[in-house]
Amino acid sequence: MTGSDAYRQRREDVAAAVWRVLDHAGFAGLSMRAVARELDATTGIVTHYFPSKRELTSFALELLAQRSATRARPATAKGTADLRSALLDTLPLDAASQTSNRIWISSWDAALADVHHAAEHADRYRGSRAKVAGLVVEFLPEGERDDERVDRVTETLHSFVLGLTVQAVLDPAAYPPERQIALLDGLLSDLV
Amino acid sequence: MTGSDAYRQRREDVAAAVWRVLDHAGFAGLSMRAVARELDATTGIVTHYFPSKRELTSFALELLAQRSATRARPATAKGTADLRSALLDTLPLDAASQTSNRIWISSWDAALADVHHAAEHADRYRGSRAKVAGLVVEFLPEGERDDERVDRVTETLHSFVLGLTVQAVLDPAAYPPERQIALLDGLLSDLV
DNA sequence: AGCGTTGCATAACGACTGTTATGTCGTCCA
DNA sequence: TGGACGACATAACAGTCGTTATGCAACGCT
Repeated sequence: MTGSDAYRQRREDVAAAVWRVLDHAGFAGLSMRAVARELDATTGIVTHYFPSKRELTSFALELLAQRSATRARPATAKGTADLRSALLDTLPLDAASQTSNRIWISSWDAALADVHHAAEHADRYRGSRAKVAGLVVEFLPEGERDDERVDRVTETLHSFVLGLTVQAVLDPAAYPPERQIALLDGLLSDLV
Repeated sequence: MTGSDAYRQRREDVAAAVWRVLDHAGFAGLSMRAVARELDATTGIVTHYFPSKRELTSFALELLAQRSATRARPATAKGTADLRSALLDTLPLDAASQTSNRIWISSWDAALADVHHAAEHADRYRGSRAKVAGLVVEFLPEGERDDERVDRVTETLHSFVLGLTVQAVLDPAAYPPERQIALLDGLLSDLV
């Protein structure tokens, strides 16, 4: 059956190969054969687990989103998730995060040409904003927690982090991790 | 000669066709034949004016950057370029700006897989930041014009506008022009 | 013990890719 | 008035693309 553990595991192996191809060749270099080559296998395996390229990329991106969302928060021994560490988690501060952000940026070209992918992206960003909004409520002083203020701060921070991510991925030398952190901390303190 | 007016004009016609293809098909849908079709011509004309696809895309993107930089600032009858209107000019507030921003976002996939394009992008963003920095100096109150503060505000605003642009292009319904303007104005007032 | 099903490999399909070669007009120049 | 040259069109090249069909070995079930 399609729910078998081995089956699901193999689909995730293929998805991981997709990530590796996207990381060093982008969507423009993503082909069934390239994925198979990355797996040291033939295209038969790819078509066996995915009926089409669109389903393959959809699955790989969705799995990447899940993995990024549930991966263990590294430092921040505090236990409680605060706004700052949640935002830091999305920035490309280490190699793994650099890779996944690189993949997202590459995927936008496909998303803009394909309504199916575009809708998935919009949903993901809406969910991401909702998560940030919950933390912004705790972040703002008690007197400023009206909905409008919360929404505005949330979207401002979300846009800022996204834009910073794009620049850090496109030009890593100009945005080393310390610089990214300093800019985020500066903005957070300016917003209260 | 390669400097003839007609020659240059024809190269710009081809570049404009590239923009149109990118706008509705992205880099993934950009082929020599698609550009020719957009021109109601054959691939002969494309290869006649550009020796390779890379040179074609480089030229088209560079011309787009120049056009965007020198296009007449619309409203703002004030005459003097201030920070707010400079940032508004880069946001996808109208159809034309939506199109060009869409093209830039699509181009990142190609840029990340191609060092040549990546370097051109990094240069462009550095230049854009430098232009913003000059306006930030006038924007900040006199007491806060130290280099560090100016740089931080510049990069913060630059990242914010870039991230907002990405979201507005990927999900226009969530970010109508009024919302983009409100978010920018909110951030500008929070930064002083 | 036989048999269907799973998990691949291999090969081929037509379509499309960037690039190159060749042909054919018209225009300008001597 | 011929002849080079620019501006294309046409066609072909070898390669890659996503997808489909077929083959085959191993394994589980009855």
